Amino acid sequence: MPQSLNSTDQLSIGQVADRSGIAVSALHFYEREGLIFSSRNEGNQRRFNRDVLRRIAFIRASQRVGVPLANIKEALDELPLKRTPKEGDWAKVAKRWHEVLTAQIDYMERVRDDLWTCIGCGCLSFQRCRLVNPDDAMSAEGPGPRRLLPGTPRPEKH
Amino acid sequence: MPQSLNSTDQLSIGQVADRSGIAVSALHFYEREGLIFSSRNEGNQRRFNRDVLRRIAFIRASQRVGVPLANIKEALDELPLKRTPKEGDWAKVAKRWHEVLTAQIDYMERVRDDLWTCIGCGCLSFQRCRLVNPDDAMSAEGPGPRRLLPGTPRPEKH
DNA sequence: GCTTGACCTCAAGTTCGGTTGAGGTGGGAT
DNA sequence: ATCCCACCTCAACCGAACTTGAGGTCAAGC
Repeated sequence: MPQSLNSTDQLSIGQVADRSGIAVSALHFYEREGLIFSSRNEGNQRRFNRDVLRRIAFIRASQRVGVPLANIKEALDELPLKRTPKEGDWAKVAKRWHEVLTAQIDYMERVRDDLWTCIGCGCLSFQRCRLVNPDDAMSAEGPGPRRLLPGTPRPEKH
Repeated sequence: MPQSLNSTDQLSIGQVADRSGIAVSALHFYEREGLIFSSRNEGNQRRFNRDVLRRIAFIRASQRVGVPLANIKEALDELPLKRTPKEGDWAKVAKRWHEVLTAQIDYMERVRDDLWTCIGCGCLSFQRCRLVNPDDAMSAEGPGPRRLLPGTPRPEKH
């Protein structure tokens, strides 16, 4: 399969993998999870629209700052399905992310500074210090790894 | 077992769980992983030194900002084993964390702002944008969830 | 004397974010 | 004709960070 001469403007999965640096297996996974989409050619091979690269860039950037895939999917679900997203569509998504990240950054700064001063003052305890306290959104989260920006809580156990 | 009248200054696992908000099962797990320690009483029950609460506070605060347990353990391993850690011991640990968190905060700010401006300018692509590029430390990390502050890289596959 | 509650151990299950591998298709180059 | 390569599917596995459950001990309280 010659890599350059596919008549349409679509990309094979290998090309997407090369250009994005994401493993083919991960692209399969993202598609299964509904984060990216593709059509198929005559031979049942995936063909990706070029804008998938933007999606992937967004996915990876979001992961790097601790956002779980489920939340990334929610954000991407805001993009139009029928047509290729335009600047304005992305801008809305980006605006939301900007707020979320700012909140998390503020939180991290608080932890960083509290850790510093609380250890200095010797109050690193549960009674007095706001560092780790009942507003801890991560307590009571069930199994699985703890992560930042947990987004929507897990369904209550019945 | 009366909760208040244990003659020594040690805490049962239930008391630690109550005071810290961490499940007993998680405390077992942390002990297995070497993040906390205990001695045993005559009846083989765990007895925790009071400073375990500080350790746990540190663990949870670190987790909330995305540090994996393995790295937290490394940090805690700097504390003296033989005696109860003092201010100065904790201060060293806190100083290191301060640097690490500051770096991560800077990184998050960059991502936040790049996401904002790159989406504005339409360059959210792999070719031109520093948002997601080969210096991406998380590419080629193998299975398991992606996390912040990955610390020491995984051993190379043979 | 029996139940209740807190504790113990050890094995197995769970979620997330993928990877690995087995087995199969289809096309281009030698 | 045969080889290789890129692609396909589906099932199983991995690591992190726990939880859940089965089965057992021990002391206190009714």
